[in-house]
Amino acid sequence: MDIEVQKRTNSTDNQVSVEETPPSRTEKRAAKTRNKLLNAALAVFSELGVDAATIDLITERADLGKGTFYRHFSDKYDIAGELVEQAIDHLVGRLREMEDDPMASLEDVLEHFLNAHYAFFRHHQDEFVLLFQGRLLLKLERQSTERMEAPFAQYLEEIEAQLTPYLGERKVDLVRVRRLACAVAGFVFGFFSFAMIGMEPEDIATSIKPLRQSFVKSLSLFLTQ
Amino acid sequence: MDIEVQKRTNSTDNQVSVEETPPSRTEKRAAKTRNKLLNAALAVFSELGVDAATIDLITERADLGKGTFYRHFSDKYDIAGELVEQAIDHLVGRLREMEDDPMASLEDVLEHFLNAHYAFFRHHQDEFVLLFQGRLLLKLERQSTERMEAPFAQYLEEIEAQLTPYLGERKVDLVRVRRLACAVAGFVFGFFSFAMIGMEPEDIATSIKPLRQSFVKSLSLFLTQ
Amino acid sequence: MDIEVQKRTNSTDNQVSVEETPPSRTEKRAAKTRNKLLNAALAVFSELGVDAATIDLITERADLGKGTFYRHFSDKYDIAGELVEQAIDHLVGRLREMEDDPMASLEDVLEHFLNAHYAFFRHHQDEFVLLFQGRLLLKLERQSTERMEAPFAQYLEEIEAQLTPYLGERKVDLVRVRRLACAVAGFVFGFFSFAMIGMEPEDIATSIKPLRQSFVKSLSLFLTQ
Amino acid sequence: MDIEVQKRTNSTDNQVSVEETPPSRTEKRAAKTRNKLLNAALAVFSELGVDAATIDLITERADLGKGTFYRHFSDKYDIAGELVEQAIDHLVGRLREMEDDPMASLEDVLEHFLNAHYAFFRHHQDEFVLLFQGRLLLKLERQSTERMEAPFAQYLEEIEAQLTPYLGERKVDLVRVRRLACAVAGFVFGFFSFAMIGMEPEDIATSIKPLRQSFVKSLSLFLTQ
DNA sequence: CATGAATGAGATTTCATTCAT
DNA sequence: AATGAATGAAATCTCATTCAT
Repeated sequence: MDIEVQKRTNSTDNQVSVEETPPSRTEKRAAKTRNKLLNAALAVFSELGVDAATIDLITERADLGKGTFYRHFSDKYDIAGELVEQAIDHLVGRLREMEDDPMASLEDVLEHFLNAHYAFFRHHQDEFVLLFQGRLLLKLERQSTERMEAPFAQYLEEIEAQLTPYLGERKVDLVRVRRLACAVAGFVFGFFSFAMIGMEPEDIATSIKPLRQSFVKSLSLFLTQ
Repeated sequence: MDIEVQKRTNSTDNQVSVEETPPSRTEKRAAKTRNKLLNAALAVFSELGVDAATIDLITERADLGKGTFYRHFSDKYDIAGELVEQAIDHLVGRLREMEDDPMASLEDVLEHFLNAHYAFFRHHQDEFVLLFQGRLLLKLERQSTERMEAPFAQYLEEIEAQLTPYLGERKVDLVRVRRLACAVAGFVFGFFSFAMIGMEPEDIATSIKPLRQSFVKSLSLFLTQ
Repeated sequence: MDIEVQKRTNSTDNQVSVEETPPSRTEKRAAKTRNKLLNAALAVFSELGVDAATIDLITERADLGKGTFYRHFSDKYDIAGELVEQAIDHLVGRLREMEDDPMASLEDVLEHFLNAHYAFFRHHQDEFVLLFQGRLLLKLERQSTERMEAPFAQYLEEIEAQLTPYLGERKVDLVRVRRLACAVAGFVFGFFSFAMIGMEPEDIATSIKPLRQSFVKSLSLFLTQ
Repeated sequence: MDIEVQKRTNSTDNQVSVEETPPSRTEKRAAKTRNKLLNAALAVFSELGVDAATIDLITERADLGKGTFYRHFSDKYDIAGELVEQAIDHLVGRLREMEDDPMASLEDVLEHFLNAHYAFFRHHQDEFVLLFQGRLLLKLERQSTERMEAPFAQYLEEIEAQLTPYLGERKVDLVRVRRLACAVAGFVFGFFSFAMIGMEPEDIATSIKPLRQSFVKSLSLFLTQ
């Protein structure tokens, strides 16, 4: 019934088979369709917001039948969840690019963070907007927001993971790191969000630079004080 | 129907008041109803988000008939706009509290900003969430968001107004001030938003303090450099 | 939200008020609408069956808007449940007509039963068909059929109540009475159902008579043996 | 559309057999698939009812592709029709078991009928439920129920055929026999249907016995009077 | 023969809005 | 001014059916 269900086919041969079952033609077609839907949905969500979007708009944009949507996703929030996960993966991917550079100073890492976020904001604006909207699912009543919450938590954890080494010998203070992560994430997302009201895209680009310097300095100060 | 009679009743009023006719009983009742609606809507919006909220939910919570809603507001977004304006007024009010203190240093002002935001976040959480949602209506397609956009612009302007005096004799650099305003607003809103994922309320309270110091320092640095 | 919710209005005055709150104009209108829907649904259900019926068909027949349906009932099965209860009430009402006649013999009562069922079949054919369909909801998986089951149980109980006095001094044998009730109900419903295949309406009318005699005799025999 | 193509396939068969070509491998496979579908459908229909059943549910249960269904049956009602025919065949088969016993009395035959129905109810409960549902397709509006109607007519005819010899020398009164058939069928189906509400399976088993005696007596009386 | 992804007609359901009282 | 029953446009969702592989 659900397409994502993995075929357990070659489970019968417990031989060397590592290949994970090569996708059949049909499976490939399905995957393509699924991607068309994801792309269309991302576009629609970032233009209109998740709530205002309709299945019709999505499938129309994907040039697919309405029923096809329901073969692949159970509803609007299902596909939105998938997109948020995807976007967070992209963002975390960028954050990791510099990981494991043993020569990097704390300031280098912080600067890298801001750069990575900025690059993400520039090159995946749709995903940025979606993430920001996802954050908006910030409702006091926690409902079934779990699906949405998890990726963000993962994102904060990534930031923490990279910052922890710089905490020095002192006992790792979890709360302190979390604060830092929130500060970074909050600053970046918040800044871009407000920047979209008051500035032209080019101004945003040039604005981020000087702010970055002082922000890096203050965070660094905070962390090591 | 019988209410119009009251208006006439009012004319018997032997007061001199020529201009600002004091609110009649009817008017007072209407104002009360209007407030019930505003309060109910704020609660519903912050719980479910503006899009997921329904008129039914609002009037039910206000314990009023559905038709009554339309007597006071034209639709959901009308009342939301009113609430956003109200919330921004609250926030700006707090920001202004220290205004016109000629002795205040830049760092004092910045610190006051962060304090004011924090107090607002603590004591008007519903309004904070609503504002954040408003910001989240961050859609690429700018639609009739004007009503929503305006209060935020006003808010940025207030920040700018307070910071401008500290720019020194150099030519007022509008873009620089705007950057600063975005940085402040973005940091605060963003931080609280992410903090809500990763921390307990008490932790948020204690977290903001040390961050504030370094943030103030870095902003101050940035501004005067 | 739900219309059926009783106004608890005069609960404040615990005085003589027995009147049950006289229905307001609005309430009367709502009740009328509700009845229009019930009538339309009964017609549609008996013509097409509950499953094949659509909300559209019902509201169209009732000459009402589609949304109106949902003000009064939560879905098709809700209104069907209400109709089944109503029909069982009618049928039980007929069964009770002779109740409390102390002179009646067992055979009189049994004969009365068959007459009552026949009259019900003749004069409330729609309801008969609906009840029969309800019985057909006979699915092995007992789901939320409770709503449907209950009225039928009530019906069997009514039959049992009337037969119990004739059990004589011997210990009341619950199973025996239940058997009898099922036999009566099954015979009547089943007979009419099959009769609809093989006979013209007039033939059914004349057929029931001789069968009734022998059936009454045999049931009476069974009960007292 | 239908499998009639198979006939040609058979021609590859190098046997001389001109008439009754033995089933080829392909035919056997097809027959097996068809049976899997019939079994699955029977289970689903009796659990959910014919209307609530979906092709998906059936093919899933049969562990077959959805397209396969359409190779064998034209739609849900097609396969339901086939199942009803099958079930009636089973039931009629049981009815015939005692046929042609020249020594049997009318009461013997009637008793045999009730036994046969009871055995069918016990051992083919799914089919019983399906038949009962079929009977429930009792809608005032006679539609294309023909396919469904026919097997039931056949069933009544079988009953009539067995009873006719006992009508004595008097002119065969068709209506009288039909009445009888309806009485038998209605009683049995109706009784079991209601019994399913009010009794445990074991009680049903023991209940049918004493009822049978009096019912046989009364029917016999009616028939010969 | 078998498959299951894709389809879209049609059913269900929600909810903003009107309007008579 | 307040009400809430009625409405229907628009959204969601289901499922029988087709068709390329």
